[in-house]
Amino acid sequence: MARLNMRELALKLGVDRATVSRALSNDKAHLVAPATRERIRQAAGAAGYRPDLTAATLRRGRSHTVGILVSDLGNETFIEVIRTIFRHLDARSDAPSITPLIAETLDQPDATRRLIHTFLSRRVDAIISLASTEADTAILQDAAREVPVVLAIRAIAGAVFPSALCDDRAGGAMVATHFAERGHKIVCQVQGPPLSATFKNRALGFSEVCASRSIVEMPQRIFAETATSAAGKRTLDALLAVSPRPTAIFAHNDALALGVIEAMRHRGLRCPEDLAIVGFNNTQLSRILAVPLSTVDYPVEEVSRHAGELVRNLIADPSYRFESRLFTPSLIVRASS
Amino acid sequence: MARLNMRELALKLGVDRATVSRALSNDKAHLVAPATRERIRQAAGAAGYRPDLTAATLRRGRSHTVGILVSDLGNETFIEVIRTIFRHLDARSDAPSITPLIAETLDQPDATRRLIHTFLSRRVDAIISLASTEADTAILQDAAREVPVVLAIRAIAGAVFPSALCDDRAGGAMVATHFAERGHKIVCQVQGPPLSATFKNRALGFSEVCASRSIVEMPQRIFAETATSAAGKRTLDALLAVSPRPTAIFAHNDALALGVIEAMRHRGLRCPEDLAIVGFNNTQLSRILAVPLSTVDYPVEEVSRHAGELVRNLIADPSYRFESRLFTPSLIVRASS
DNA sequence: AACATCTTGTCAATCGATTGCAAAAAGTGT
DNA sequence: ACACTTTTTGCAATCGATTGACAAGATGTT
Repeated sequence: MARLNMRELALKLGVDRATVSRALSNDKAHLVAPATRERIRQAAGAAGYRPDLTAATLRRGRSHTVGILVSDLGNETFIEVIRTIFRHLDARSDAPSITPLIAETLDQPDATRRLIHTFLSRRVDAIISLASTEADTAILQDAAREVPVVLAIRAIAGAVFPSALCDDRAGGAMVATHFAERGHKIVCQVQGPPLSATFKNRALGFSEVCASRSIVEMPQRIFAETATSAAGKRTLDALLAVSPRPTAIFAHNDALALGVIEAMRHRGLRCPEDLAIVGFNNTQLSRILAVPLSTVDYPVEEVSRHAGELVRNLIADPSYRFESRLFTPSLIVRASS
Repeated sequence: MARLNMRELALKLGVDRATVSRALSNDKAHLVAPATRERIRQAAGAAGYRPDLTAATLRRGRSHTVGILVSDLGNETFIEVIRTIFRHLDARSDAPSITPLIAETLDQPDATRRLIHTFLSRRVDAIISLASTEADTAILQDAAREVPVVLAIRAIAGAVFPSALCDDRAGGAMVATHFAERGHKIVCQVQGPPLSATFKNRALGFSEVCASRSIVEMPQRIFAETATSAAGKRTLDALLAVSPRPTAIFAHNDALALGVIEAMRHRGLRCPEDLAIVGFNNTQLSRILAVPLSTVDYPVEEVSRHAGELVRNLIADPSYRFESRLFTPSLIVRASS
């Protein structure tokens, strides 16, 4: 039942464990005779030898592990970004592959703190947070003194971290401009919880354009408790309660938009005739709806690639002069608006 | 920049590292005087000492880590099961908390093999697979000789693993019975890829009841390339091409069902008047639709709890006489059927 | 006072791989 | 054959926490 370890393997081959170690790692290939090297690799493969990475981590001080904080594992965009980041991290065949440690915070600061401590105890080489809220500033700064911390998707106001973000404000502005061009005079936002910068920025960008184009937001703004379709559905009553009624709605993400749409259908309202809707994220869902949803395409690829690069460079050299970037999303107009 | 380790902490306090270790763990075999213990804990807290878990793992041979294989991180039900399993694993305050290592297989056997090797190299205490396909049998059995392997959600035919499953066959049967009771004579299944036992069993249960109730399946069966709404949407043409037309559809999950529904709307068909639909999983989505979706509720809580228990017991005692269980789902009839 | 018992703490080995240093082996040029 | 570089291998320390064995001190019993 005991695992085969390097010592035994070396013994079996009549060489030193040091030689085995060097034969199996690529970077020091030239340090071991090609013949020996091949013999050792063969034997290791045949015997099913698998190095103990906890031991290697302890010795090297590098775990080839990156901790990822995500607020909600059910969010398609987050998941897509995580996938893409790791595709980029793994694509470098020169570097050893990196194992992600994924943890869900549910936007609870206590959970976040605990999870970060776990990450550090497990000696991650870096932390990527897709879940940052203002409340996490201190703990993230703490962590950053030990390992590189990279922010993706969500920024933290007033704190400087290497980051890869979407220009949510521009996204919000695009939607407002679109509404203006279609002649809407009265509009409304269904906003996600203002816990993270994301929704605040979308709201801001939208409102700025509305103001400059003298479009009225009415009711001023509606907050969904969570950025889910269930919460979105519940907002319709509030939306329709005011007079004059808005003719177009900017839902801060596609799930909220779907909620509103279904609530409308339930009442016999038609989209876009009675109420135009634009979402955010360009999820799978937005494409398959019978009335395809207009939405803002999230620059998943760019954000992920940059986040991956930041992480890779910062791990290689903690004093790397990083550049935080903001990627511009793009409006996709479909039938719903 | 160097982390504080136990040796330094002990030095600072004028005690041995062994004492520190025992003071911080709840070692029962060996006692530490309450006063010392408190003093050490205070100091450790104040100094921000965080034990290095890779070192502890190496020494103990236990990582307090469990590897989770999931085929698709975008699947709400899988995610919910993962969350619930870990809620159960963490709930035991007696045991130290367990860190999940989550990995996505996308149902590719090569990826699965690689990921399992990574898990073992990182010395997980157990593996939970929610992603098992027939192709993974060998590698899973291999892994099982090293650590406990628990199957959840998906079984593997002809292989015995401790498992916590949903009785998909019963679920399929429920839907067929429901259709029979509503007087449907011609029905159809939109089946997910028959890669995993899940969809095969749903199909089987459904077909058995149809046969016994002399309900016709027509067209015989339709396979979506993936269990997503986009794929579901694409199946409608095939569904409507036959004559006589089916009057009710069993979609193997809610995403497929949504795809079909949206395709129907697009064509001006009404649900349930023109075509009744039942999905599977009882996802968030099914509840918020304007025509709420009839669906089969997945026994997430039971499956997760049992999977968690299996893992916990098997880690504690690898020779634990486990019991695999099959949990019965329940039909939820809503407006779509 | 002598002895057993129980607490509390220290010592040192250990988990398995990596790596600086030095020794051995092989290769090169004269 | 000799002095030399270069390549290949071995030795042993090391990463940080845990734990069995043991010692010193405290407490109790007769």
